Amino acid sequence: MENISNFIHDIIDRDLAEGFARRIHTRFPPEPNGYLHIGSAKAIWINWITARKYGGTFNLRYDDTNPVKEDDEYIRAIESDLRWLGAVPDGGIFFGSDYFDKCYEFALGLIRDGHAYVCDLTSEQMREYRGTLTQPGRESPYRNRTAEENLDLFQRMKNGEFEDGSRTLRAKIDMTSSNMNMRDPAIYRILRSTHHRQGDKWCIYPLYDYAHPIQDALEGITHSLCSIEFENHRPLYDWVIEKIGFEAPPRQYEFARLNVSYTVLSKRYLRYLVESGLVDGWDDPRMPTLSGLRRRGYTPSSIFEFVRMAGVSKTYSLVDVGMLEFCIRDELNKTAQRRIAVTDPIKVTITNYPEDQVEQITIPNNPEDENAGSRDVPICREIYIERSDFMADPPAKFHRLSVGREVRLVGTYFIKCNEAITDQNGEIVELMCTYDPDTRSGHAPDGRKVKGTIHWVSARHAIDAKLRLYDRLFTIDNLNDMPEGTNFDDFLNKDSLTELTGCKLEPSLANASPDERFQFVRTGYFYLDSKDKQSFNRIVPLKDSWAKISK
RNA sequence: UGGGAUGUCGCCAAGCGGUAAGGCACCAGACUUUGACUCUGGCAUUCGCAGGUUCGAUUCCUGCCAUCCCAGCCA
Repeated sequence: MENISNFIHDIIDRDLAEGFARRIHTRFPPEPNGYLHIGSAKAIWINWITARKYGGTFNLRYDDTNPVKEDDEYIRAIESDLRWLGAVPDGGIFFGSDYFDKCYEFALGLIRDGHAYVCDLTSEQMREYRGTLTQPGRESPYRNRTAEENLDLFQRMKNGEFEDGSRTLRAKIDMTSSNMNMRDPAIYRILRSTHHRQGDKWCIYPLYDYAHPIQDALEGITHSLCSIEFENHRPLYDWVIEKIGFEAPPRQYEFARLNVSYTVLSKRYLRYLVESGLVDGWDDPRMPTLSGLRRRGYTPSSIFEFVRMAGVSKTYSLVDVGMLEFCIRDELNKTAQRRIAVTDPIKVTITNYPEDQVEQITIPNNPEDENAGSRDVPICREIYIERSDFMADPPAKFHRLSVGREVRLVGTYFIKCNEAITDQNGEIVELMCTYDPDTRSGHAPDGRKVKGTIHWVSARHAIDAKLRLYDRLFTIDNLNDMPEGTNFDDFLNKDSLTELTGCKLEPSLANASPDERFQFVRTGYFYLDSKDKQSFNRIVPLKDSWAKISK
């Protein structure tokens, strides 16, 4: 976790050496217009770990300068997700909108200094005047108003004397710049919309390019680490900082955003999934949101580990979901207690096992960790095993149960199958087996070996439960590859959720508390859903090398 | 088409003039009371392409090519 990327080290070490910064102060500035997702986790991690690693400070700041998109629901969700991740904003929690007064004052200063002017062009006209990628823009006819006139007009904008969209305050930079962002960008607009925090106090709102550097500077941010699409905005960021004249200017650095295969991370699509009812909500376990991953059973540490492992660079990248899955398996293998669950039960009668006998088998909770202790699991004459652990016509490398074959029940006895009972359709309904009473320890005194070990649960003691299996929601590797004219829905996997009912679980699971994670032996890692206490969500399956062999 | 950025193994990613780290995935084998885990071995004579400089270039230069970002009064 502490081993952060060279990309970050290079930047910070150089800035420290140069004397640009003596302390490190970073921030995570989400716009409260949606829930945080695994891509956000990268931005959080980078800013948080940088501050932490260098003994600096980390802020959370809601970038709430656009009242029409933002909502308090998202603020609460973001805060709870951040708390869950454990990225503590030790520098404080701020709102960009709390700086509106300052932004306004600074704008007045910019106008006085001749760096900004009120423009009466409509948005369509402004677009025409802006030029194109290859052609320079033309100067607005309002560009050379006097400071006095601009001051008067801007104050009247603020006072609500003009219609929405009728005027803007623009930075006076260079209409011929090859960087479109520098062609006199609008920095204030007129917009009558109730702000979630400021109410109706304002009818003019600062735009991102103007507000963000001010927010950073005011908070004493030294390193404004953001994603790469803002690279083109850096000259403007620096322009604002310079023209306002902050003493300790922050520096912006960009890194590539995180993309994960088979995963949609665009808020637009995520919102669509929620609003169309295709998923249960932002925290549906199929969602790549932090709350979805949390409900699925992912741990904060596995998410941060994934982000760290994926690395930080400026290269466009599409990280394989397999890496995320590796991270959670790797962690849970060490920490999750083992339990037995039979997902597709078939009954086995152990014909030589005394009818009224019940034994308690002591099974370690985690063979990887002896401190995890053990538990007693009952066994009796009738048990359930996994239907797929028996084959009437076993192929060459299959070494589980079949008529005439012997296997071990995990934790205890060897059993041998003598007969498979079928119904009139030829379906196998029950297996008749015998056990070897001398193999209770899991080993045979005569030294004979079995090739397979299968999981089981006592039929008289088992509890019923529902298992939810999640598959990838999207069938397309990369949404960016969605062919022109095709529909997002076409790539939606309608069968991404499978609910298995009638699963038989070992009795100790009756006492499982919500939020506990288990490894169901030979099956996968599961998480007891706190929203539906009868269901276990499968976080991720165990690796299945048999699948490879048999195919 | 102007500007900016990026191109190293199937996927991430180190390297920054001295002869290609690591992880995921994959393959082979060992081990195994989870066909999991663990362990061992394998996996880029080559760094987008083409030239050039140099004793020597993934690293420097030149020219191409590809991909991404920018023409919101969104962030």
